[in-house]
Amino acid sequence: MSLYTISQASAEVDLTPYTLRYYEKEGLLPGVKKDSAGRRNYQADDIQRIGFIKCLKGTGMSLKQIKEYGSLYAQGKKKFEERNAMLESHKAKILLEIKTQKKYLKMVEAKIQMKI
Amino acid sequence: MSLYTISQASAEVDLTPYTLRYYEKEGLLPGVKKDSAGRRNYQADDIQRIGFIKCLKGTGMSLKQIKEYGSLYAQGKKKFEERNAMLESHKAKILLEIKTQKKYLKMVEAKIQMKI
DNA sequence: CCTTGACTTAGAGTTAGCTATAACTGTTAG
DNA sequence: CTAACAGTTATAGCTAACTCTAAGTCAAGG
Repeated sequence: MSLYTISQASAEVDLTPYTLRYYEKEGLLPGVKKDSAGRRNYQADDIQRIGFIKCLKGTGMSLKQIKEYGSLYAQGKKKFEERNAMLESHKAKILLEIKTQKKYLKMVEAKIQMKI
Repeated sequence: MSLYTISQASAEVDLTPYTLRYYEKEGLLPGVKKDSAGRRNYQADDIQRIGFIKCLKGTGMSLKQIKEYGSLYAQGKKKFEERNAMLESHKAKILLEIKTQKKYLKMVEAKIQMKI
């Protein structure tokens, strides 16, 4: 039942234990279980959640917004619309970002090509 | 000859005057001309340089590294190899980043598709 | 001449996101 | 039994990249 200690979770998701505790303190990981000695026990769905947090963060969403998304998620079906709108607008942002990165890639390639 | 005041340059490159002065102070913009009253006059090539700085920064290069690149650039042909290596490795980084963004995009799309 | 406004400088303050420290506690190997 | 170890909390410190403030300068319009 107790799947991961903090150091195992840390290794699994490639974030330091500091960061995991920090995320929890910031409200991004509500409901992480603790054992009788007060030590964190990460479950499979915590790991999954962290994976999605990394996805959102890696695409430029702030921790504050991720927390907001999480709280909408916690409120279930009644907040589905709002939550989905958030994801849709984030998706648009990612698409734009990819486009920008491609433009910048071309600029760097051009600079390399110059050979000066 | 005096092409842009700081506020005109600011509008042109979409960075605040604060940021332009900060970049200069940090050594990213050496040789910006000043008029008799000590006010900055940005030339066309300063604007171009800022454009490339934005490109490097927008693809995740730190100001410190950008400054380093700039100083290699200033040393001309003898540092060409080093400078180009920097750009090549940065290019690889951008390619990887685009790949990651695409992966994350898929994750977000999948989450949207779930409709839960 | 006087005010206005855009500029100057040095340096302080802010924000995000960690990262580390100190002091402590419970588990385990010898 | 005890020493080492892996965890805990609260809180302080750090870095990057701005962002702003204060006090002052200068050129131009009325």
